Amino acid sequence: MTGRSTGLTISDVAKAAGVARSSVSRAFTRPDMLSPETVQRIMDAAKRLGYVPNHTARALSTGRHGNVALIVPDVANPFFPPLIRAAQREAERRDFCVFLGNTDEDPKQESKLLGRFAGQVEGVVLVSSRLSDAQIRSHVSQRPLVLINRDVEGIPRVLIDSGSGVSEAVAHLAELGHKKIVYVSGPVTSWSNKQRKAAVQAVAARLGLTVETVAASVASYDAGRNAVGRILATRATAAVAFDDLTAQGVLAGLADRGVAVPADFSVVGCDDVLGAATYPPLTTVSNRSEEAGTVALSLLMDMLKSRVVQDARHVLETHLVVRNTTVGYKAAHGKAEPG
Amino acid sequence: MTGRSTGLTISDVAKAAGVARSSVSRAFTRPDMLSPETVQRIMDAAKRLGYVPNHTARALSTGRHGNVALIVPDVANPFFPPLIRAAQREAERRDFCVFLGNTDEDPKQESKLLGRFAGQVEGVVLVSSRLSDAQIRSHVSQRPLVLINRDVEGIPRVLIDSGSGVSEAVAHLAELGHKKIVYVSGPVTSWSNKQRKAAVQAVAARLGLTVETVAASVASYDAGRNAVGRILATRATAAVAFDDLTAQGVLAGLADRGVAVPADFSVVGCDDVLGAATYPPLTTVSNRSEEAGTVALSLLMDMLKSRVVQDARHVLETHLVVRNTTVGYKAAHGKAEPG
DNA sequence: CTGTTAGCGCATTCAC
DNA sequence: GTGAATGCGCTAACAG
Repeated sequence: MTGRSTGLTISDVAKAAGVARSSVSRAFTRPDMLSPETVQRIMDAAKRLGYVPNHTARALSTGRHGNVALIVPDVANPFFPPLIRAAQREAERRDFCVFLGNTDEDPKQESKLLGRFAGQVEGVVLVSSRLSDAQIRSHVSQRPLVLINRDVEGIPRVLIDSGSGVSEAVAHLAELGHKKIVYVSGPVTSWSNKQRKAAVQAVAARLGLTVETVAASVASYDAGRNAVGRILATRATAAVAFDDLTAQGVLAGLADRGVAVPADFSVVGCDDVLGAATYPPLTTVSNRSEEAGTVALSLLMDMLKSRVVQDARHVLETHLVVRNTTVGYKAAHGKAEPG
Repeated sequence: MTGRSTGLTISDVAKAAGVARSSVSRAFTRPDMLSPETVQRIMDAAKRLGYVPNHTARALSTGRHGNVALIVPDVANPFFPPLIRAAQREAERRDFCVFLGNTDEDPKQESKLLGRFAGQVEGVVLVSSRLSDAQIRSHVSQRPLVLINRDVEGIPRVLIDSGSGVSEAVAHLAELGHKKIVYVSGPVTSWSNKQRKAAVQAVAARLGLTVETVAASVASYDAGRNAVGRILATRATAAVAFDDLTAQGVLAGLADRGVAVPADFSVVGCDDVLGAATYPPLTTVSNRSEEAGTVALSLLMDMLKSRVVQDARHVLETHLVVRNTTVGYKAAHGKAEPG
């Protein structure tokens, strides 16, 4: 015995429209198999009664539920909402629903969600996964999976190459006369963090800059603010932060200590989620999160349709967005500031 | 014909364990109805075969799928993510999954989503719904529903009373010597907007302030920025904005025109989503969005459990958070600034 | 084109 | 305690 409340079913519509139940079903799934008038009559009746197909029943019968899961580390991190919305839209466009999962940056929670969603979704998009490669691989064997900002061979992935933008940032800093900079790192399990750190170090080495790393561990305003003491202790004159939130915290910490930005110290963020809203407006690296969401979802949809896993690796380049936390830097030594 | 892949069913287990299908079902749902040995034998067989209950089938049969829907106007609006996360956590805690819907502030989209979720969720939480009371009521007849920031009699709702905080804001402005202020309004279909506007007008009237309304129509940085021309045209000396985003835009527009804040003009936002990150740090009204999310979800869960719709009306008070966009105002006329 | 008939996998009455 | 039968709402052959 079931517990449905209003349960308006296909039968109600069939009766109201004076047709067989199967015709109602067809009207909703394969209208082309019916005469236009019949479809019309059925749809009218359906609308009049307020009938709407039951997805669960349909799923049981077809094995396809039209749901996908989108799992992110932290909904409240401004980097993700645009991505989520874009993914949502793309899903919507193809008439899919999305389950949203929030892992709070916790791998255990991520696994738990993956399990919890199993059997209810046809595929999943994992954003900035904190799982190990092996764990991710084991899930792939279960159902179609697309990764965002995680580079695992053989698994379709879309990568926002913040490395390109970060490289530009370091070059920009060198240009301004900085000799020693610090990279304020984010979550250690984050692929993006590894990528950014590597880019900073590579370019710094090439340009003859010294770089030290200061850990903020989590990506947040507070973490950035708390890192300022350690940043200043390095005697560096500029910081590239893991992301804008962290950079904003750094800005605040610097202000607390009376360090002028950009006159005495330069700061660059990453992801451009704050727009020009910080003070001073933050020099940062552009993000492509919306596109990442859209692309990841289409990739997933294509997989669901074609039933074939291709080793797609979609890379989205980023660039430096120069605002006001870098350009006014007055180099104490070395070449004069340009401009 | 179905399309299940691994499709191990209850029958397979039954055969392997030498029992009836119903016993297998019971072993998983009501073990107490079976003898311990039988349960053991069934569980062993199940594990050996790798059987795992089919969520969809179970849902169809019981009408309970352990899913709820959370529908918001705009995931990317910083007001919502904390609420979403809180709701998510509360759901998780009770072993429920959440479908996230984004309406883009569009009532039609909202209706569509509501339909799209039909049969997949046991209940829904509608945040800042843009639907008419009648439409909302019609959905209530379908399935358990809880409203956030929407006051419809008879429907369980949790209301963030920004009115209380906004009232404090206006009083604060009066105290500073302002004589004429403007309310920069948000979406007309927004309950919160109506509430805030009413609060501004009521308190202003009581305190003898003149208030004009300038429409920003959508809640965004750009809308706020674009409204500045009209705001200044009113000759008012302070603005209370629908929300922080709008206020931030106003701040930017003011800066563009060289109007000093708070010296020449005071600004107060609403919802406190930007923290102290604006420049100057924004005076605003606190939000209780996380609690709203948590409370709404527990309310919904309780309804699902008890099967009874109570006319709950949970109100969360807010307060003024004074930062730096108001206090330095130098009243040209009237009493001197306090402090 | 449309109606009839079976299931999809499981929970749940009823008998035993 | 356990098995046999029925149905959740819908889709998909199979006829006509």
